[in-house]
Amino acid sequence: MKNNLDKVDIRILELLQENSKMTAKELSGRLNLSQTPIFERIKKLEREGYIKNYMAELNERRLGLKQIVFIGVTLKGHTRSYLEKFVEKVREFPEVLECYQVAGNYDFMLKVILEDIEAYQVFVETKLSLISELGNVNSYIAIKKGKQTHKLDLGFLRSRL
Amino acid sequence: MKNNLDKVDIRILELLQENSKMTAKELSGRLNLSQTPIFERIKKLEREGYIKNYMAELNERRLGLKQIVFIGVTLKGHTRSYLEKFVEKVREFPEVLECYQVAGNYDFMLKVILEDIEAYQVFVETKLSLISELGNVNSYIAIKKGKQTHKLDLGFLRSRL
DNA sequence: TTTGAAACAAACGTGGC
DNA sequence: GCCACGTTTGTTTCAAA
Repeated sequence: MKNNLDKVDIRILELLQENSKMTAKELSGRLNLSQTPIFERIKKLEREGYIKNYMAELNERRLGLKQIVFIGVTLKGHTRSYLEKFVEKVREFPEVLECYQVAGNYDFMLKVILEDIEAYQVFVETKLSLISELGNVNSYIAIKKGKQTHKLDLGFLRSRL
Repeated sequence: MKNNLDKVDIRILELLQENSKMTAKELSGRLNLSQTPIFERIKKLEREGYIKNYMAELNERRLGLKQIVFIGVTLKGHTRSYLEKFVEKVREFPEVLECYQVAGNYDFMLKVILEDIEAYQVFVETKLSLISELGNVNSYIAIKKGKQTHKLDLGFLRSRL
């Protein structure tokens, strides 16, 4: 599926990504168009799948989720069914925000979020280590956040117009 | 700062996290309250910092950002200024979505998103490897997504009410 | 803290350029 | 494609309980 976004579409995506409460009216002011085309472009962007969803971004720390851990996992075997079963089980853990099969010296890289180190210890002991396919586990405990964003940089799209 | 959220607040956060376009009216129907209390609870949740922002979640693949890479980085030295300078520089790269200082056998763990492997190669060559504090780099190239979500599981809050 | 109603603003649809 | 207006729907405030 090709992407034929123009300058205005890209700008709309950037602005809504920063603040989805921005109204069509505000957008129309900033982009020198009236509300109707803005409104229709947004609907198009939703319809064509550029916008997946609108969500409230919560403050993890404020809610008590203070510990992020990256986990490099190696499995015992590498047959298709081993890989699939591992993913299936890991998916069910709400602590796991991300799980990717990777190329490199692990089979999977996970990102989990928990209340604290103790909760991580409990998670490994009572959930992760019970997965029968599991081989080795390497933990990277976040001790300081340098950068964290969900915002995708769309600058690269502009250079292709 | 303590967190004194009740059952209704937790439910509101969960629902808005899934879909921030849900109206106060819809919420009031689901939670058996009228619009005003819902409205005021949302404002309180925003004011007290539980809700950081409202954002449009974009579809990375649809936009052409198909490659995720985790990078384990070791620096040449570990003085405070080394660590800080590295973070400062990495922050400026729009490809880098996350950067944490970690405990484990790396100093930092990064998550970057790019168009493809070639773009990753260019990123390393023209940006990452030019950071003078950089020691070793280990890449974990995502080859299959098992799970990816931004949604925090708030179930743990309920068990503490 | 809630309800219900009323004022206001935004979202959405239609017709004309 | 866009603009301008009109209707519907949601947001926000306020009196009253």
